Amino acid sequence: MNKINDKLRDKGLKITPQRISILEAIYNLNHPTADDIIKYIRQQHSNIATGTVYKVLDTFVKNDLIKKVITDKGVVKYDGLLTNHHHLHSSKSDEIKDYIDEELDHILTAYFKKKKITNFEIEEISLQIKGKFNK
Amino acid sequence: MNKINDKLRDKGLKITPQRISILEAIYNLNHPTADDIIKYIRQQHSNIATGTVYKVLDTFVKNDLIKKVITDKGVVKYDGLLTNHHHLHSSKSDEIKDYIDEELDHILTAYFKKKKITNFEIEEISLQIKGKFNK
DNA sequence: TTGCTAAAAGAGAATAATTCTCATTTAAGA
DNA sequence: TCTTAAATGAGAATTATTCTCTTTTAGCAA
Repeated sequence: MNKINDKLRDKGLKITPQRISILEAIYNLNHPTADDIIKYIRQQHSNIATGTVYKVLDTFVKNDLIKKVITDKGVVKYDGLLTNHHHLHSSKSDEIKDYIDEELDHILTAYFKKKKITNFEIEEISLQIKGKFNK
Repeated sequence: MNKINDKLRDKGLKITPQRISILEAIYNLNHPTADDIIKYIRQQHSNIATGTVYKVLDTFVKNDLIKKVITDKGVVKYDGLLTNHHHLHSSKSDEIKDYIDEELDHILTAYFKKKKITNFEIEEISLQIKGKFNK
């Protein structure tokens, strides 16, 4: 029933109000920064220490509950989408958008299955597509 | 004859000892950070203000003399290689390595020529290949 | 249900990277 | 050579993040 609690429990993490709030914030916000999360929680619920937020985010990333994304401009954001995907990066701002493309993933996987890179073992390939969003 | 001076002149930039030192540092070092550049210049030549280095790097990036690269870990580095290329990112450290692959570039260009992304205009595509370097 | 304990959270100081401010110096062209 | 806009220097300010150390609490065990 309670999905967030289950996710924490499944990873063997203690269920605390702070962890619940942070995970909720990530699901409710769109690619938030640590600061976005702090502001959101302080406004919605109660206070939370900045150190706690950073530490919890780190724990979540290590436990594969969320992904850390660095924008083209170097801003650190967090992403609750766990399935394999890429990102569209705005060349003007820090805005990013998820980009899911299975066909492309197949092409890339096939390509790198053939083409080995000497002295390098590939773990993950991600495309950074930089450009302009047309609103 | 004097290549560095010519590059600055070609871009309409004033030729200063600081700019020459910084461009030299980027060519001599391998994907240096701003701090690597500062240390290198202070040791090789004379003093330089940190603010100057950051400002000059910015000017160089804007004038397409160098590229700014952000590692998988979020560290900002500078790259003197201007031809189209990707980067191999170490999953353990901040190390990155240039990855040039024209065949791949053709595949990607062809793919995105067909496949348009709605409400987004692609300016640049770069692959971030994360993994382990085998020394 | 209560008590114990390791883990988590809080407050705020410390650090790292970068930017800003403003006074001084200098490159480049008239 | 002179002039002036642009560049540099020094260090303060800012931002994002980490660290330290004390207090609180989740979760388990009796």
